[in-house]
Amino acid sequence: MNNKQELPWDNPRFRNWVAVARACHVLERTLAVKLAPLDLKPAQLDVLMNLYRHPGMSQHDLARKLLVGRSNITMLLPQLESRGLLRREGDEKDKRILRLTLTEGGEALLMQALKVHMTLIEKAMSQSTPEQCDMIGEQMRKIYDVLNEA
Amino acid sequence: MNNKQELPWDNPRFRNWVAVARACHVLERTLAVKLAPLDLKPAQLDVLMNLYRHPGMSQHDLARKLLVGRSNITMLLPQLESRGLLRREGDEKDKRILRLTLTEGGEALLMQALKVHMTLIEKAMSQSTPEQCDMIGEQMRKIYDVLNEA
DNA sequence: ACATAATAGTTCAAAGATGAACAATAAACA
DNA sequence: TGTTTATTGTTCATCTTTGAACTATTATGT
Repeated sequence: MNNKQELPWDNPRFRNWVAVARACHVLERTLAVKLAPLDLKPAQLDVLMNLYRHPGMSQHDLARKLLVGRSNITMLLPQLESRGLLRREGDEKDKRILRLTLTEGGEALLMQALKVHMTLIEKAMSQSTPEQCDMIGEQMRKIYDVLNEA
Repeated sequence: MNNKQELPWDNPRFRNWVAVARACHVLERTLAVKLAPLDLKPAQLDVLMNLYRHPGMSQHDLARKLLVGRSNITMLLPQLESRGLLRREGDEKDKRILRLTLTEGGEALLMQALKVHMTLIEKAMSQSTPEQCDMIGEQMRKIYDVLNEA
């Protein structure tokens, strides 16, 4: 009658992507629960992880890495800074920029949180062979690139 | 010195899952932009999609399907109902339950939105072969099951 | 040098999501 | 039947996230 268009549920790409989204959602949610004892939320863990790998990052770059607005970072950081997990220091050359680094306490908490995160991911992906796992990562990186250049 | 534990970034499962999460995040965000002309958000599209496939669903069941709290549904529905996209009707037998169905307008808008969603997903997954795509979906469904039973 | 653009970070109001407490209804069971 | 327990949906306070407007600083172009 009306739907000349193929219904998405008959399309493998659609169905499979829905599965991806659902898996993501439930893992994120589970992670939040498991991180609660550390008084840390997934978004905060993302911050710590990125600062560990890229010390001296600016807030702007951090926002880009996390796919989030700059104002979000502004609201997120004071909580972590007041807990002594990270430092914000003005750049010498460019006085607009604040450079971010983890403190020792921040690193220590990160290591605990990573253990939790890692355990969860291991459990989730334990069903896949290493080859399947790598293939998934590869395809997902392609998706990220395709969507970002357009 | 301190980190006896294997750093997650060296672990394939970890790195690959991060890629999944990032791909999900960016696709969700892109979808929000593409749906804006229809004055529809991803969460609202999820509602319409589920009601299309499961007419007469209760709010409780909808919340479970969407992996969100019941109160979230309560806040979400009035916007859609007042736009004439769906109906809420009390169940005859169980007076606690409100049964949800799409209106014709709701279905029409859904079809437009699905076209947008479908196009985006096609673009994202165009890099994968059908076999790869199916395998990804299969693994993701396993992940969903593993995380939900525990 | 000077005017204009762009950039980094902040503030603020509005929208979303969450969970606990609650009212109404139904189910279980004594 | 009558009492207790579960379930459905709502309300409300709280926390996040977002985007637009703003300030301060640097880059660009003439």
